[in-house]
Amino acid sequence: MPVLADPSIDQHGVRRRILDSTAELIIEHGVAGVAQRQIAERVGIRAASLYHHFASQNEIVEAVFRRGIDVMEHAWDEAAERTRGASPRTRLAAHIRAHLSALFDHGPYTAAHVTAFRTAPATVREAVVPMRDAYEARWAAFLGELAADGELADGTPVGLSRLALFGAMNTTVEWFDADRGNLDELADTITHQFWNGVAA
Amino acid sequence: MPVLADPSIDQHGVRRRILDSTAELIIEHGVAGVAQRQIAERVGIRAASLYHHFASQNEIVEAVFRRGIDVMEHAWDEAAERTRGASPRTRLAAHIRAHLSALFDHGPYTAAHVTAFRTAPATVREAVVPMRDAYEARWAAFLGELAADGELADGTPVGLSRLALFGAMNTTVEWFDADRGNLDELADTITHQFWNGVAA
DNA sequence: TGGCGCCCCTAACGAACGTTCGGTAGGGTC
DNA sequence: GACCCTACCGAACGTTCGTTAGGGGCGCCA
Repeated sequence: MPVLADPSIDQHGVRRRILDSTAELIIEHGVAGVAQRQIAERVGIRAASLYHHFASQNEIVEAVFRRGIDVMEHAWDEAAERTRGASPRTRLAAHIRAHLSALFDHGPYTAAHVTAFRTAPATVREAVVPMRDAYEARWAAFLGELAADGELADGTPVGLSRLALFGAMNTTVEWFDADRGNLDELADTITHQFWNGVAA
Repeated sequence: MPVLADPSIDQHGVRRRILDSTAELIIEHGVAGVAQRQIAERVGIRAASLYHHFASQNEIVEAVFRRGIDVMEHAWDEAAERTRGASPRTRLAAHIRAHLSALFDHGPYTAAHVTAFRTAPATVREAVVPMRDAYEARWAAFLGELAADGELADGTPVGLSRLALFGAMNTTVEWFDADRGNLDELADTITHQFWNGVAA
């Protein structure tokens, strides 16, 4: 098994560049549309050489998803720590901004995950789903806490509301251009819309 | 070119069943994950026979997307007619319900379109994009009209709000189970959240 | 009854796929 | 100088891909 035991041993950054290229290709063409020879070409090696770093193509895809979730969780933690003790609305805004940061500021991994996870092979999905659930559980706990504290309107279906918010945030990758748009503004808009709605 | 000149000439429904199966497979595996032999197997014919009904695989995919957009537009028209003269909030609710109806009540076409369009081959995307834009323009005009009438809060970024609403609606296909959940409730929740927000 | 068009078939094509294999250049260790 | 390990290579494997060529059965109309 020619897999590196410790991922940190990657002196030339090839393993990392394989993951980068794969994540970009997943965003463009979906999981099934990614070919090893394409990945290898972007990295500057041959397809056979991928097997020095990973045991199979599915393992590369799985590593991309794992990293994508990892990025989201780190962004969550950083936002939670930064806004500890702040108002509910401030904390919510920070977590929305953090999620968008994961999508646009920290590489293509999170975007690859949220856009392509659903169509990935079953084996890959099953291996990743516990990590996914853990991240969603943080959101569920946070919003549940807000509801318990009376910060949400009576009768708000917290589960559905959370999924609608996820939908609004995750589909930004389909149209938002991080190079031209303002990510702070985007986060503020989504936060305000989720919190107050659009009605006059 | 063994393509039927008139799509309505499809007495045995094979053409329609090809589109059905393709749309389902697109939802499951993405555009690049669909193989002609899988489509044919679901229909009960051989892969080569697909070429009696379509000139190429891309043409099948394009037809699926076109039908998906067609379904959305018909749902829009029906909702518009039914709520002509009603209150803004009632009309909005009807259009949201209609969009969800297109996603869940009228075959897999719209769901296939909204989940897979982005990763389709460029030639397919370019052929379909005018239809897409026309549908989005209806929403943009409707929401712009609401803003002009003072129904939306001052400073509401109509374009961004529309895209966030699209995201919330379209990602329901990833988690909502039409057989178990209540589509009316879902539509009400999304409408209320878009209009009023979740805050107490 | 003969022919014709619709609908589907079998067979096969070249290309691309993921993967495996044996090998080698270069650097570090004893 | 012998040995090993890392990182990569070219070549090839068997399979699956989209697509094409050619043919046959069946219903309809002359």
